[in-house]
Amino acid sequence: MDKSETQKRIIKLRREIARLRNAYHVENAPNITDDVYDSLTRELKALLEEYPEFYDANAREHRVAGKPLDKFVKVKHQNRMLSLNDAFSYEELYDWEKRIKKLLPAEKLQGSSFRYFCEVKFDGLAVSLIYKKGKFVQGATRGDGFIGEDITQNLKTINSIPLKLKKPYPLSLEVRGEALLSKANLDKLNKINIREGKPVFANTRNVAAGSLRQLDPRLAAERKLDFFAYDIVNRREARPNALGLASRLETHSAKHEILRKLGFKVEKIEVKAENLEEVIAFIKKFEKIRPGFPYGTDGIVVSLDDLKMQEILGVVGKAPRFMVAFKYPAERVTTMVKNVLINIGRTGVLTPLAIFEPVSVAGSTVSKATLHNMDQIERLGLRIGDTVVVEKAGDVIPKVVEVLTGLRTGKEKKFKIPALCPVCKSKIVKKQLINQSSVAYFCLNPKCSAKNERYLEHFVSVFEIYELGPKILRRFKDEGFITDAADIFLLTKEDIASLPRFGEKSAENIVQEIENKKKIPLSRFLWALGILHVGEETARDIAIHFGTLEKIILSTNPGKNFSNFYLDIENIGPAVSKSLFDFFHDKNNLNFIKKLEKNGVIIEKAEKKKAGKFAGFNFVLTGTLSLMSREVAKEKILSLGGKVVGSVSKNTSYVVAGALPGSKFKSAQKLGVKVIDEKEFLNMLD
DNA sequence: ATCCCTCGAGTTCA
DNA sequence: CTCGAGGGAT
Repeated sequence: MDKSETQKRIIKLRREIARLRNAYHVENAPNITDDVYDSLTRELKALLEEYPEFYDANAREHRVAGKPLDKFVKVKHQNRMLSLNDAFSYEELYDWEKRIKKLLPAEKLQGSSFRYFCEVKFDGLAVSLIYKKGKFVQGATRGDGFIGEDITQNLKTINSIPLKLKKPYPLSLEVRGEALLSKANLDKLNKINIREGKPVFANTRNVAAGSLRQLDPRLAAERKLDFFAYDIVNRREARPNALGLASRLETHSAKHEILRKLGFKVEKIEVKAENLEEVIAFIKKFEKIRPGFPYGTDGIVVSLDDLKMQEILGVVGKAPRFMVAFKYPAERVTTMVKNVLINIGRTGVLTPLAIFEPVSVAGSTVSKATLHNMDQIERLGLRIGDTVVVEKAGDVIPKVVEVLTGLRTGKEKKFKIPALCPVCKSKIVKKQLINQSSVAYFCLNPKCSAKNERYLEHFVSVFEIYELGPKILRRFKDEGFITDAADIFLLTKEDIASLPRFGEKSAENIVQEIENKKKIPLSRFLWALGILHVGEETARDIAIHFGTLEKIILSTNPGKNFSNFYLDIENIGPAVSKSLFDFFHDKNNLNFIKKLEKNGVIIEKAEKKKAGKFAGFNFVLTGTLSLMSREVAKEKILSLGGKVVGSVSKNTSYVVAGALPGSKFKSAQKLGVKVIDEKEFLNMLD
């Protein structure tokens, strides 16, 4: 970007940020915009650092969000409520350390008093509580840091806020902490909302903020908020003798101890750290706990424990120098789409793939995401060059959620499906398979090398020949060792070992692995054939119906040309039936099957499913199973006559939840499906 | 014709 | 995990 483009980008960023802020604060839109807002603000900050001449003191990004509402009484804070600077990586923590060490006198860095303190950063609403003579007299929101709203009545409904302090207490005290809702209470609340047809809350913070802004404290009371204290502000008034201490407070960690003694709830997960390595260890430790932590959190607050050092470092702008918030990676970020590429699948389907500037999201760096098909691109309105919002579905798969059209420059390009296959140059058609309305585009060339490669990969994966990955397959193909999947079974140790970068041992392993996997049940064999619409389940249905491959082939009378041949099989309708009929009528396919058998593939007969004790039961597996692998669990269920399905519905009998279950766990709760853990599952097996 | 549920197929990163 | 599409119930 040149300078004038940067300036335009800055202006647009400001506008977009303002729009999101408005959506959040005024229209009460769900705060899915939150991370996006942060992401854009960061970009703006970075650009302004590079080009300080575009800095605009009046621009909105320099003001603290959240003006006091008119409905509530405004309160001037006795001590300004600060916000924290963020660190988004360990590197930024080290930068911070470098900065503060420069500012501290050398003698302070010696000895044992230089130490950090780490605590959980709750994702709630920061509030300030004033106590006089041990009694809670006033509570306020942060507001703009100087002036907040008096929400005393609402705060009094929170059980974990003591109305009276435990002795000994000082004459006057200001406590800072976070008002928030537990995840469990959010779920309960949302359950009720669903039942009553009301919209669900996106997160605990929205509820906390919304509840405390209710004018009627009874509404706030219903929400069952919680409060965690984390700071004592006016420690000059909190004199040692008033607190029953021998000497004055010297560290931040000591404040936590005092808060506990005064009767506040203070989070137990916290640590004193001698150096940043220990800080990072704590950050990593909590990252694992975080998903199961009962409250929403967005990071770890790291502070210099020694209060004198805090004083030396002081405050710059609206944030203290002695404290920093380490933020865990956001779940939604923004990035720029550099290009859209095309992938060709086993069926010849063309799948567009968005390539974007690598960004860190939910713990990993992503650089591409599938766009599924043309319809999806049109729905999103995506063009090459656009700034997009990216998230990770189920914390794993990157997904383009939204296009920020407000940031367009006019240079964005629309993406078109190519007329010719990018690999084999044959014509691309929007093929209607059986149904009239297919959205996908296809390369129909049966010899398309991309298609064939995908097929080989599918074949070895169904045969579970793990030693042969995509790269190796490709190499064997390029070397001329294999022309089709059947050739795999003729590979020799000598062939493989003759290639550079393959040793005797790995060649041996590959050949042995192939030998071991030659025997295959009929159902898997059918699946491996890659018949359109015939996957794992359908293949099983067919295998059980016929029993042997001969019967399947014989059943297809080559003389007749109708395709309702398989309709009497359970779960097979016109589309699959036609696909099967077409497949077994193709001479090439029949020859391929013969070749496989000639090359040593042994097809085991399918047996009728025994009616086990799981007959008629559908299982869904979620989370990480620790007592057995997913594969094993699946096999056990199948062998007892049950079924394993991929998604939860009201037909699901049991959801087996391991550690850190995903969205399936939630939908099970929503649908009232029985959730069991691994132990209960094992008990059922006996 | 229209629902809901499953299945198939393609997908990402560590 | 997502989206499209097939199968079956209504």
